[in-house]
Amino acid sequence: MVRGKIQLKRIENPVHRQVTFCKRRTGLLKKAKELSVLCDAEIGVVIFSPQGKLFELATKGTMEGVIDKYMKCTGGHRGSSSATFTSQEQFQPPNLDQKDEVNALKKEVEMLQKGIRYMFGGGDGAMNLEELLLLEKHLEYWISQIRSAKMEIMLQEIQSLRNKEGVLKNANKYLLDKIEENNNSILDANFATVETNYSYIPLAMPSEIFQF
Amino acid sequence: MVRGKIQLKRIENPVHRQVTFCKRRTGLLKKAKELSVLCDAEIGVVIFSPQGKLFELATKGTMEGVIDKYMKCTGGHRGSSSATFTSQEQFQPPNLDQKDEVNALKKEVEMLQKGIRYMFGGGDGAMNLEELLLLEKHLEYWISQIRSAKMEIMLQEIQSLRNKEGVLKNANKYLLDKIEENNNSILDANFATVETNYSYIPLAMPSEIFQF
DNA sequence: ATCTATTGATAAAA
DNA sequence: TTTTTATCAATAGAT
Repeated sequence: MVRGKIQLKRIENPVHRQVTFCKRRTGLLKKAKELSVLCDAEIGVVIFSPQGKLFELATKGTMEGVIDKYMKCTGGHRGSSSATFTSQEQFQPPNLDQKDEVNALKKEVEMLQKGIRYMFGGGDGAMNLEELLLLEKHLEYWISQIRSAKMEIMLQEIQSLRNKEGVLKNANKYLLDKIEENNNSILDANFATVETNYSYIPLAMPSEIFQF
Repeated sequence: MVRGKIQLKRIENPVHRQVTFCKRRTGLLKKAKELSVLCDAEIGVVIFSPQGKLFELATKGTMEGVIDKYMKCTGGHRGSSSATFTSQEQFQPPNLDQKDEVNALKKEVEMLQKGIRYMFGGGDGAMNLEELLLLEKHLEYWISQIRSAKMEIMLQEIQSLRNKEGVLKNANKYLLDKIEENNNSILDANFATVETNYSYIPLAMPSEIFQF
């Protein structure tokens, strides 16, 4: 998208194609991650390079989970087994991304477990600075999630209360009209009675007014 | 990416979230398509909206094909849902264990996070306002504890560094004195030599100076 | 890998 | 939703 619009066709130069693949792959996975976080969506992305190397991303759980969910959504007509993948299934070199992922997840698990021990053990100072920083980051993320949920509930509550307010105002207006009406009747019937007496007001009010 | 940098967190306003979901979903699928065309890659994207609605894209064939290929690459174990894959498992990709490990760890992380929510909130994930407030309070307390620990560690670090600084300054002073002393000796022995020559300096220095 | 000039994507508003 | 607009983000080409 730079220095000359791109053409939406296969890049012929293999070097350019490889570089672009690398950059755009990163960008695509980033976008997927962002969409998932921003909009609370579960997303699975699978990318096969022309050489058959696999790149994947699964937000909110595993790719297996995404596939299962997908199957359920589409009616899960599997078992075709047709596939007939007799052709090239190149050798896949040790995937560094996966190694990194394993290590990152191991660290996260360890950190979480340590954090739990730390919290429930009253804090024995077993965590080092790096671990504490990481845990703090995670907790802040969790708190932000909780605040989002809280905020949404409160906004719904506010909306609900506003609706109720409107209904009550209408009911109120209705009652006032009735009182006015009744008073007038009383005045008509008895000029000497100026004082309002609410016990005389008929309370026939449409019940649906009180349905919230 | 507009009118104010976005924050990488769930969008609280449901209307904004829905609009953003729609736009970014379109954008993501477009990017995937572009990457596929430009770099000749096979890509599958599956998106579930928070309401569980499915959006998908498969370049170069069907999603079924992508899933089959994915299974082959990861040594997919059937069993999770349908599938009943019958074709020959001629070879196993070398990273089967790693894949399993990633999934196991991901699940463990999820479990731990759920556990923490459960422990603090006493809820089941679908938490009400009171539970969320309580959880928020707990997490804030936890964070404050962590920050205290972090601060203490940092203060200790600072103190340690100050001590080291003092020791180094002393060592420095000692060395300077030695140089001075040595130069004087040299000058005494040979008035013609004015130039300093550090190789002449005897480095007999109390070793405890370097004990931090 | 890193650096920029440009194009592309998109948040907010309508 | 879709369009418009004002900005921010992604990235092609060069280094």
